[in-house]
Amino acid sequence: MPELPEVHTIVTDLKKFIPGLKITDVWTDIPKFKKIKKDVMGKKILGVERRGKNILIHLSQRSDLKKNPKGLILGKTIIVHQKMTGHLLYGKYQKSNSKFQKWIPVEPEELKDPFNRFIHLVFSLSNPSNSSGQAEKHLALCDMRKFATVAVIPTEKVSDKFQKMGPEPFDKNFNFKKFSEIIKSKGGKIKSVLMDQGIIAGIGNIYSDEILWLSGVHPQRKTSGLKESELKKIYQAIKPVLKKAIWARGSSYIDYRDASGKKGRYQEMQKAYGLKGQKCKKRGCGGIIERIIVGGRSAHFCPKHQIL
DNA sequence: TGCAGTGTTGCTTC
DNA sequence: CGAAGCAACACTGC
Repeated sequence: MPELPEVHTIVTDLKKFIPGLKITDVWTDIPKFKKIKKDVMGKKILGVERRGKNILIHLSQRSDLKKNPKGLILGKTIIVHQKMTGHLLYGKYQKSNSKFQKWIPVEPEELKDPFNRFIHLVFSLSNPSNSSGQAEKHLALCDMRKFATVAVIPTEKVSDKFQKMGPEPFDKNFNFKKFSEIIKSKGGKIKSVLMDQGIIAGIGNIYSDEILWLSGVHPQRKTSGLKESELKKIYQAIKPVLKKAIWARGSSYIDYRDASGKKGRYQEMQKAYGLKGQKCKKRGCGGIIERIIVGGRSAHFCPKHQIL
């Protein structure tokens, strides 16, 4: 579900909503999330960031600082990876009256979308300046397949955690020289290499297909055999494809939803992914999009203008 | 009905 | 070393 454009959209939305709010409760029905509560209770949200496909939520220092006068006590960071079907949703929820105490969305209306049910983790957030404790909001992780991961680590360890992750496509230092250097450092098929988070951060199955369609490079081409001109075309396709997808607020080809539960629109603009059997959208091309398996993932390409 | 397929990643196996 | 297979899980579509 979430690749760089989708995660970017969620993070920019959350940046508007949650900094300054305090975590007043944590609920979950999945054992692997049970330990989160004690690390985050009472902490204030300082900011939200994206690294690759990860959402980083930075928290204040311990609220019981006075009880721990010794040593340096630093803040924590919640790291959310949505994997395939995770949604991170911000809104107002309430517990149902049923004995299962299911969480149900109150607002906004989009949270009632069927793809937004499967709620497995809920952070209760309240505004510290509002002493009534009312108008409480929630940050909910909804995930049909339960693949999503949530880790809480000391903020100072965040850079270690992403030590082995490749550069961000929009980083100033990500230029053609750097790109060709890291691509050539890894053997194998270009599609798999583009999707390797240790090479470049944030590109997944949809956008690797879209980038290669635009560059006119076959997904199974070996990186070692790519000409300089082809590498350049791939490099020059990455930012425009991701930028357009960010502009469209991500692809809801399947079930992606933004932080308010709304769909993106990039699926309407896709050129390759999911378009098997359809006429290639490249002007005057006339190819028919094929679907093959590359590195165990489905790859979509035009056999006429992406030649092996 | 049943099984292949789904945007991710990491671990195991060969 | 790399490549391939598979597991985590639940649902959709052919």
